[in-house]
Amino acid sequence: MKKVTIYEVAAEAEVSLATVSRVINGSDLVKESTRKKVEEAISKLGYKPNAVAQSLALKRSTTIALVVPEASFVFTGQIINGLIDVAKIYNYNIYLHTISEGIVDFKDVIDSIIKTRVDGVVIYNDNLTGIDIETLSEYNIPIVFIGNKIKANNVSSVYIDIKQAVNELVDKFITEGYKDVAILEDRKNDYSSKQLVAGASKAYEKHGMKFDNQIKIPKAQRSTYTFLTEYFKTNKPEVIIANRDSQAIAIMNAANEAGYKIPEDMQIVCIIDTKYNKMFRPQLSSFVMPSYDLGAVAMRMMTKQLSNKEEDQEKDGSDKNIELSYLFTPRGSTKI
Amino acid sequence: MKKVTIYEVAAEAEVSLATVSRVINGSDLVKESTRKKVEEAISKLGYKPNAVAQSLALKRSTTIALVVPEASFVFTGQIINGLIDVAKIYNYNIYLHTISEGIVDFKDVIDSIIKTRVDGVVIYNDNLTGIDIETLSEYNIPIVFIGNKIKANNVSSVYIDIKQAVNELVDKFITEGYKDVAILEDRKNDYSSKQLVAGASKAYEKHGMKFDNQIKIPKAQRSTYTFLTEYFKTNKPEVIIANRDSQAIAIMNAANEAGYKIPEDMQIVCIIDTKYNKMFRPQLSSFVMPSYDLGAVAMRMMTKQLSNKEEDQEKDGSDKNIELSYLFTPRGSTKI
DNA sequence: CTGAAAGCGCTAACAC
DNA sequence: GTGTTAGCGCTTTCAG
Repeated sequence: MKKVTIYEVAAEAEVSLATVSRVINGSDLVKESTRKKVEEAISKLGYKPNAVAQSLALKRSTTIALVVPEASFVFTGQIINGLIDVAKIYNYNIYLHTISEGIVDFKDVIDSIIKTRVDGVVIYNDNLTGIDIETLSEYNIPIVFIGNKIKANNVSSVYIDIKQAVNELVDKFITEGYKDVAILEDRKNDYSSKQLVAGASKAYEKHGMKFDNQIKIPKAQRSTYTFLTEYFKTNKPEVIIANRDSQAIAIMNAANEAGYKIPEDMQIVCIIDTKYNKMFRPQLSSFVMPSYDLGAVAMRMMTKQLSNKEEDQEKDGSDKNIELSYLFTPRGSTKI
Repeated sequence: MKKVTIYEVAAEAEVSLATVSRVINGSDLVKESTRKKVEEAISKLGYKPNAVAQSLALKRSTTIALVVPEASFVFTGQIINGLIDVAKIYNYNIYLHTISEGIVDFKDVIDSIIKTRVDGVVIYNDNLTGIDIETLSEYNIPIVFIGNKIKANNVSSVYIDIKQAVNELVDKFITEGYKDVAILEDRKNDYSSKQLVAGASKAYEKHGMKFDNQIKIPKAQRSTYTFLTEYFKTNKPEVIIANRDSQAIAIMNAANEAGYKIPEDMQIVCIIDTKYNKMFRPQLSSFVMPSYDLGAVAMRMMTKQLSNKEEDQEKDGSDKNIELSYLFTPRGSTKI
């Protein structure tokens, strides 16, 4: 099937290309009869407007860039699903970029983003520093950041207040008498890790204590499980909080092997779980995190920002940062 | 930062835009001194070529569409990673499309693909019928299909011979005396499911028997686990093969509750596993599937097809279908 | 080696 | 209502 242009359609329908353009774009100042003619020509020729030419003429691409970390966590997949679902509604196309690590890499991504002239960019990344965002932000392109509250020009964000979540959780543990809470570091999710510690600290402070029990995994250590096996020989916190379920499960396995019973001897909680959690015994107490919504809301904010831009420049400032709520779900791995 | 065009660079460097274009594209017929001038102007102005305009002028977008199923399996994430990694090398950008189910949806995706004038499309989907591919194929755009051997014009494929894998496996089980092998249906991966059964059938035939033991999960049943709990009350196959590890784990849990010991009373194998498999006891015997490579090789084939197209049209036919190899890895859930 | 100019496919005033 | 025409930003002959 040869690529057919607007000219050929115009010829076939015996009208000018302007009229064809009007029909494509649903302009209402076209006589019904000619509209019909054009539509017939379009379907006869199997014409599909060239989005590239449209973008160039309109200086608008109906395209956004989505930047996610390379690691294929289920959580990320969920975000992508949510984002794409609403992107479809608004007929936006998605350029997918992944960023592994190191500033050099992100520089390249920015390069591609700018060159492709996307209308906006949505970023989900736990390890990006503020400086990187600024580099992108200089190009004056709408940005929606997922997972982290950001205050910067033309940057909005959708996030979950993990710090608050952990704060409430730890508060509850302390109140119930479990004062020896530890937090397992998540080396792949730096920002989250820090939030967990911050939340715990706040809860400890409230009770007049100081939190100082983050379990750090040495850089050289490849396996969390191996490390914990050693760790448990000399340590036995009452409660351990992990970021992802895979880590929590590593804790559970290592604890089992150390002869600790869950939740009798040791309680475990994770922040983000996956379907695999359902398969473990005991099932992990965890938070229900709206990962899909994170993506969906981000895209909604993006389209809103994009349409605002056209209409008027009123920086209303409202809805710049949306917080999504979580829900603690107690299961078999805790006593609370 | 305002968007700067090639004209401004030309003005700044006091040359014509043609020369700037030559510099950008690394043409060698530019005097060294003027090249320097232009490059300085480019970096001074922070100029980044507009890929949209380039695409239009070149009738080539250096962009491919990647179509994957909506379900966020880790396996899919891995494929995406592999594909993007090699896409980066060749400076290709990726449009990501997901397809949930139903022909209507895929029609929309095709629409977007054609409109965006991508250079090629890579598809990974287990439920797509041959007819759908043909619809796309009519547009005469290079296609690489992942996960399934395809014979069609300008369609290449990368795949793993799952049928053969299961065939060998079942053959081995039968040879070792385990003749009661069952296969759990994977409702979300239709094609794979069929391959498993085909492979098993072949092995049974070889031993002069007929395979007739696919465990079908009723449509109404939401949870495989629940179904199996019931199933095990009246059934006890010696071996069960599942497609994904999550299913195999469901089997394991249901079997445990039915009082069956793994692998003593019942052996379990899965085809595709994830990192979660490492966390279960016993660990599942499984195949090592090169998911990352599936994506990487697909993209390599794509770039090759794309460059061939330019140079010469010799349909060499070689490498149209690449088979990747697997490796059976026995672990705690089997006796072989 | 470099510049002028046509053209990629489409949109959007501006005429008629 | 519909056609004409000037771009959108870049590549690429074709001259010089």
